[in-house]
Amino acid sequence: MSDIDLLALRQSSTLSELVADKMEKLILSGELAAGERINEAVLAKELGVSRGPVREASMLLTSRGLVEFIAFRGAFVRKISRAELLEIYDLRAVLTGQACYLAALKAGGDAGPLNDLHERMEKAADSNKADKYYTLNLKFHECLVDMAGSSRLRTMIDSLVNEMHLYRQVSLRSHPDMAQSNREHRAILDAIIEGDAEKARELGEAHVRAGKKRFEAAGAETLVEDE
Amino acid sequence: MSDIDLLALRQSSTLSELVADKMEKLILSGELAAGERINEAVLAKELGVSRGPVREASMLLTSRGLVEFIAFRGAFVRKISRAELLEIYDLRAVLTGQACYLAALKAGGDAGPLNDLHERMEKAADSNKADKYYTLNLKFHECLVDMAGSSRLRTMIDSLVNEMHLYRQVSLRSHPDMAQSNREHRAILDAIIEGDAEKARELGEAHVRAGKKRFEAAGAETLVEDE
DNA sequence: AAATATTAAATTGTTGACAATCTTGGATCA
DNA sequence: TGATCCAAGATTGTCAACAATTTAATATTT
Repeated sequence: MSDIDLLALRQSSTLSELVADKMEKLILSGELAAGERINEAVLAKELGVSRGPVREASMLLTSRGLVEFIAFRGAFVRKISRAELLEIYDLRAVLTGQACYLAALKAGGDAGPLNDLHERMEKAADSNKADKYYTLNLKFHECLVDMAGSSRLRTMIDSLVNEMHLYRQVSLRSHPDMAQSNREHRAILDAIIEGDAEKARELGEAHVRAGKKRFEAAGAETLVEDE
Repeated sequence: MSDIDLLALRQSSTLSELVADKMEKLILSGELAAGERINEAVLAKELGVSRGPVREASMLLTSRGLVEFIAFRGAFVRKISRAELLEIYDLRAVLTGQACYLAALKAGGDAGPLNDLHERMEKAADSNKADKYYTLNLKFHECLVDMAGSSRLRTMIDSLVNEMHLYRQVSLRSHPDMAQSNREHRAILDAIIEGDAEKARELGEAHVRAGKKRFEAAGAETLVEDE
């Protein structure tokens, strides 16, 4: 585990934020496993800071959906059950719909970097590069939300995406049908360029719901079980 | 400003949480005004605690949408512009729609306390008691979200409702057309009892959008302006 | 006089020590 | 043997002092 000082050169940023960023990486990479308790003293020592910033960072991550606080028992890396994951899909669907709606309103015919991203995903899908597609897919959705121009919406969706990553870590990386997924992206993109906001909403919502179905279908095979 | 010790009898709750609750009241009542900086030392002294809990409470309120942190400058009570308020209405609309959808799925024909609340609102509307209607309306929506049974959805909507209250405090209490608003409640209620989830979503979403329009219409008269 | 640089005051950020609470392991008792 | 109680250890919560940064007030320069 690398020391926090490596990042400390970033200015006008508080130690707590640096620690939070570091912890977010540790959590999303699985080094801090879902359900695990975060020992303030131990982590503080490892990062070379005192307990204060670790505590504050934990609280920051709470609002990002990655950590859960229990009084006098400590901070725990959140654990997402299958039922919760499905619930999150639904919330993400309606919020993504709203993002597409706003993006279509504000785009003014210009899809920005979305076109480029879509093309690169097309290539990744053709050559069956799932990891590449996964990364680009994240960027595509991020870009979509940015175009919507609502920091509130961004925070909410980011939080949901974070939580999704807590479900069995990499399990989401397996993308059953990249070609189909990207066709849906194309349709959203077209609606945004046309400026048809209501259509963009419908397509965005449906796209996430389709993702949910793809996940459910894949999950049925492997028969994973949760509490 | 009353002392924190009055609340301290609550067990298994940390000081930070007590302070957060107290601060939430101070903010929503306007004693801590929107945009104002929260002086940690001053507030800590007033509440009879040290700066630590006040800091942690501020962070808690950040995730509830009531406070904004700026590094080395402190915690500020959030200030919501008219544009943001309208944006929040839209987000609340889609999330309320989702809440109604889930409520209809899980209700199983039983609307719980919603019926009673609706009746009482009817009376309040008839006798033109806006304050009473306002309070019951909050409860109705709260109950709706509870029935949906998603803590995540609850947190998100609560946060948005909190933020709405930061817009000129009481301005939202003026309810232009209680009778119409309550007719919409009735329709939602019926859809939930019928178990028609998709219809409940539509009506719930439309209800909040109608509220937005009612607000915009009222606002047009008074000509309030924002940055 | 206006703009800029400088210094002092106020405020937030961080730390280490101490208090309160929970957890664990062993002793006691039925 | 099993359950319950108690004490010791580990861990979180709170505090007060100190460091870092920002804000303001003042002096300086043009």
